[in-house]
Formats: sequence, structure tokens, C-alpha cells
Amino acid sequence: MRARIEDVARQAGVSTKTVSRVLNHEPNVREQTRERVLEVVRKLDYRPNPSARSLAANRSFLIALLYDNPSPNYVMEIQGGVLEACDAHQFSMMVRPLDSQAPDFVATVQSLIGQQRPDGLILTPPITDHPELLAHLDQLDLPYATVSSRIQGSIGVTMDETRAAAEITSHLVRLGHRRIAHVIGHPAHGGSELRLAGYRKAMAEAGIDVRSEWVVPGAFSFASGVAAARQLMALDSPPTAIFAANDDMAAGVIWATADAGWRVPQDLSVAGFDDTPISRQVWPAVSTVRQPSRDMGRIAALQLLRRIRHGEPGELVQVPYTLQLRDSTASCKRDA
Amino acid sequence: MRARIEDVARQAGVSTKTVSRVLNHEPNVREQTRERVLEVVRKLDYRPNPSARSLAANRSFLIALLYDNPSPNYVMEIQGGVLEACDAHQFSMMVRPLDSQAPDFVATVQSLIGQQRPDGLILTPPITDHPELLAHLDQLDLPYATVSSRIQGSIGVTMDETRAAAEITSHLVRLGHRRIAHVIGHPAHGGSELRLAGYRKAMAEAGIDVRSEWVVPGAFSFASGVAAARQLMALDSPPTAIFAANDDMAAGVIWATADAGWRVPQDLSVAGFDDTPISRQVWPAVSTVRQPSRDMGRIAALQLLRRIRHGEPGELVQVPYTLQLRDSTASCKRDA
DNA sequence: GGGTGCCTTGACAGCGCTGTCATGCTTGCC
DNA sequence: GGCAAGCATGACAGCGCTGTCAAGGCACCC
Repeated sequence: MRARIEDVARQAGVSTKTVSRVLNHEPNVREQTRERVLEVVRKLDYRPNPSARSLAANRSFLIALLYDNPSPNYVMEIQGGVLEACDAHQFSMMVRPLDSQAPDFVATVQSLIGQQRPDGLILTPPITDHPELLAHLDQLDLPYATVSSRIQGSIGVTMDETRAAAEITSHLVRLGHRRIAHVIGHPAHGGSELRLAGYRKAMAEAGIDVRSEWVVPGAFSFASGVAAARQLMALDSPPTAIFAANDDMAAGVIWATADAGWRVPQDLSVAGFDDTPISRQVWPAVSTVRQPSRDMGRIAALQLLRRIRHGEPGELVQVPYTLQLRDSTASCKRDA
Repeated sequence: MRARIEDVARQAGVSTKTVSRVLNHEPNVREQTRERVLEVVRKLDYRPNPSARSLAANRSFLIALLYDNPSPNYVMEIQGGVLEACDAHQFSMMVRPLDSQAPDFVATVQSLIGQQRPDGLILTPPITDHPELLAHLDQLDLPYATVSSRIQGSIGVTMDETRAAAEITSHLVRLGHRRIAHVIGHPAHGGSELRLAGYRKAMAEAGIDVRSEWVVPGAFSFASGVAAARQLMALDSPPTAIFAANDDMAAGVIWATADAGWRVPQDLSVAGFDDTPISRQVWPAVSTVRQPSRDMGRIAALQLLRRIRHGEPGELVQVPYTLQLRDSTASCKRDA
């Protein structure tokens, strides 16, 4: 049978409550007592029973990571970061794939909360952009942190997507491109607008008029990249560069151009966003914007835990991005 | 305040124990009583407190999914399947990324078990092939299910990888190829051997002698596919087809050939294994073997739950594969 | 009619922790 | 020296459920 708190208490010559104090880093324990307890804990390899702890403390020590199927790569990275933070704070993590477009979305989340009773939630895009859910959570007074979103008053982690999108667009301009198209992301995803705004900003700064046919809708999927590329290649005066709002779509664009016999980057430059593995696994490798997804997961979880554990307000941390310039972008040949 | 079992019992006019019986599908409850209880449960939207349940029942109602970073795509699929099964049985799932090569691997798992106390484990490759861990789990008498492995006496789910590998190799033979190379998977992964065996079997059946330089080591990564392809292309008489033991490596092979100016499938046919999204996201799309990963996750979890919940032995279920023939394989041109 | 055995139900203890509150001890200060 | 204030610690109840065991009710049989 495994050790219980009572065994530790007896061997250390203190009450169970004192052991509990030591284990939960509560104040007002003499240093000498603390050490004695910790020694017995080590000796017996004592681990508190999480169920008993949760029951008595009326908290689950659990946070839930909610996602709605952006790329598996992205989710796995975030998940890894969140787990890292949870481990460091004796919390556990549960994951929940969801369909944020479903009519019963909020009810589904509500049911999940009712069953598993997490102490807090981590929301990833596009779930971060679901006002009805956020309102519901606020009403329940259930803390949540958002990843990569700029919800007013929210805590979590964010990135300046607009500036990043502008920067990679400017990179294309500097290479000599003028006819630069943009494939928009999924409309339910707040990042789509921000990236589009960045594209427009950079184009405006370069003094280039954006023709309406250069801006085509996408859905963050490989397939939508293929469709967008076909549409753009069919224009009378096709673009010489395409900035897709994520890597999957950029890979789709490259696939479609290869399928049509175009060469990248000679005939067309292609840029993506996110630096997911797929950006390195197509040929040529895609120039893109790297966001530190794993760190973002970790930071979001840490902000949430600060809030849950210590009642601190928590903040919205902005993380840096970096341009990853690879082989899919080059100076403009076709117009030369 | 949320409803407790006592509230349900009072309103239904029964004891708490009877409510407990109904909720846990225990036998010997009169039908009429059961219905009355369930009605009150619905009315009050009662959900048992998982911590109290675990504490009293001395079980965690938790299963742990252990993985060591094969592709994120694969893990996400398995994870989705396992979650599905858990949801259907009121269990929860925790996930755990691990490094199965680390010296303290077994100790890490042990510590995880000690802390979270899962009622069972789901092992995914290559963790399924770690004899020391399996021995340890048997000794602890902690049930586990394996995915895609053929451990004697284990429960879970498997696929006939050897036959699948033989079949896709035969497909290349039928296209007219004779110089067919194979890129082996990661050596710690049991599937690598099985796929290699299938390749050899098909070659033998076709009466083709396998030259030793055609069989090159890989590691299931995109980069290892690139390296293997470069090695094979440098041969005096390079192969006309390459069967890589997974899709990531097949994508790497295609990348390397494009980089070297070879055309697929005109100059070289390439086949993969697994049917992960990457197989459709490179150009040309890769011919591969599809295994129903999500179903496999679900089935493995179901077998494990049968064992945990009902003490049934559980079995090793074999699932079917299908060949996905796409554009990366074609009849042999170079030798014609 | 009475005994046997099964079905159905309930009383109650207790799972292993933490919150509350009380207690004794130390320290600092006038 | 005496008193207030704060620190360190422990006793105890109770979190919400399930396991155990006992008991009552009922059907069925000889």
C-alpha cells in the first residue's frame, strides 16, 4: 500500500495538517519542521492523492485545453507547452477537440465544465474569437487564458500578427514584386483579419494599389490554398507573388503551381505564416513567419495558473516573431 | 451550489446508495426506481463529482496516453480516437509526451503513474516496443493496451504491416520496377522491421535479388528521407523506385529528388506508409498505405476499458489497411 | 405454512486530504 | 514584568461519493 499523509505525519512527528502546509507551500511553518517533513516525504516517496486533494480543497487542479482543429502540428506544440507549465505547478491538463461552428458549441463546453470541473481553460484560435463562449465563461467566473488573440482584458499570450504580416509582405516588395496577392485565412479566426490588415498596410506603405482580385478567401486548409492559387493563376495578369495567411495554404499554393507547371520561385514567389513543419516539407521550402507556439502554450498556461493559484490578475504577454526566409521567395523574374 | 447525490436521493425518495447504483449501472435495481432516479438526475442536471467518486472507489477513472513524438498528425488522430472512447465510458484521458530513448524513461513513467494514478495506459509506437517498460507494467499489474504492435499476450489494436508493406512493394513491381529500394524506419520502432520484412518478402516473391545498397537506414523523419534519397541517387545504377517506411520520409525523398532536378514519377517512383496528411501535401501526392489511426486509437482504448471496467481479458484487434495509390508511382520509364 | 434463496434497498463507515478554529508559544514593547 | 500581537502547530470535521453488510420483501418450493 502506498504512503498516506498520515504516515508522513507520524514519522515526522507532526500533525497531518503540518504536512499539508509544507506540501502546499503555505506560510508559517518553521524551516526546521519543513525540512524534517520533506525528508520523510522523500524517504517514503509520498505523493498526495489527487482525488482526495481535489475533494477536500474543492478544486480540481485541472486545466482544460480547448481547440478546434487548426493544424495538428500547431495543436501539438501548444499542448506540449501547456503540459510543461502544468507539470511545473502540479496541475494536470485535459484536452478537448471541439467544433466551434456547431450550433450546440457553448452547450458542449458547458457540459464539459460541468463534468470535469477544470479550474481554468486555455482557449486557442478560433475558439478565442467566439464572443458567446467568452461571455458565458465570464458569467460563470471561470478563468481562461487565450493564445494568440487580443481580446480586451483577457489574459494569455499574443503576437503582433498585423506587423508580422506587414513585414513579410514588405519582404516581397523589396524583392521587386508589385503584383502581390493575399490568400485570407478562415473567417471565424480573428488572426485572418489581422494578417489581411498587415498585408494591406504594407502594400499601402509601398504605394501599391491592391486590386480586389488579388485578395481571395481561404480557410487555412491545404485544399483552400490549392483553390486560391488556381483562381489567381487564371487572372489575365496573374500576381508574381502570393502571401498566404498560413503555411498549409502556402503549401497548397505551391502544390497547385507545380501541378500547373509553374516554377516556384522563378515564376511565382510564395510566402506563408506560422512556420509549421509543412513549410519545410514542401519543395521549395516556404518563407514564413515563425511564432514560438510551444512557448506560447506555456506562457498562456502560466498566466492562467498565476490567476488560479494566487489570485493574481495575470496579463496578456506579447511574444516576438521572426521571419524565416527560405527558398519559395526570390526577386521578381517574370516582369523583368 | 451544484446538486449532490444526496439531493438526488432525497428528491427521488431513495438512499444515496441507490442513486449510486443507478449511475454506475449496477444490477439489482428495480426498473421503476431506476427511472425515477434518472428523472431527478436530469431535472437537477446532476453530475457526480469525479474526485469524490475516485476517492471512494479507489480508482482514478483516468487512462493515460503515452507517446514519443512520431508525427504530430498521427498522435492527434490516435488521441482523438482515445478521447472518443473515454467520453463514451465516463473516463478521462491524460496525455504524456515522452522520450523513450532517455535513460530515465522507465522512472519517468513510474513517476507519472505514481502521481496521476491512471487506471490504465495506452502505448503508441515506439513505446510499445520497450521491453523494460512492459515488464515493469506487468509487475505493477497496471493494464495497458498497445497500438499497432504485436506484443504477445497484449491487448489493443494491430495491423498486418508486413503484408501491407509487401503489397505496396508488389504494386511497384507490377508497374515494371526491378530496382526498388527501401528506406527503413526508426530502429527503435517495431514497425520498421515488419515493413522491411514485407519489402523483402515481395521482392523475393517477384524473384528479384535485393542488393544491399538498396536498403538504407532512416529514422521516420523528413530529414532522414532526404539523406536516404541522396544516398540512393548517388549509386552507379540508382533505383527506379523507392519505398519509404513512412510518409514523412517519402516526402523527404520527393523533396530531395526535386532539389536534384529529378522528376517524380517519371524518373523515380516513390511510395510511403501511413497516409498522413503530408502524403497529400507534397507534389506529386504520395502513394501510400492507409491505416485507420483514429479508429485504432478508439479500439485500443475500448479494449483497455473492457479490461478495467469489467475485468474482461480484452483482445488484440486487427484492423484492415488500404492502399492509397496516387501520383508518385508510375510505370518504369527510365529503363524502357 | 414455513423454509429457502434471491432481489431490492438502506445505514453507515471511511476513502485521504484541506479548511476552520483553537491553542500554546515566542517576540517585542512600554 | 506584563501584555498584545503574531507565529507555529494541532484537533477535528467534512468534502461527496462508494464498499460493505445487514435487513426487509417477495417468489417459489415442498
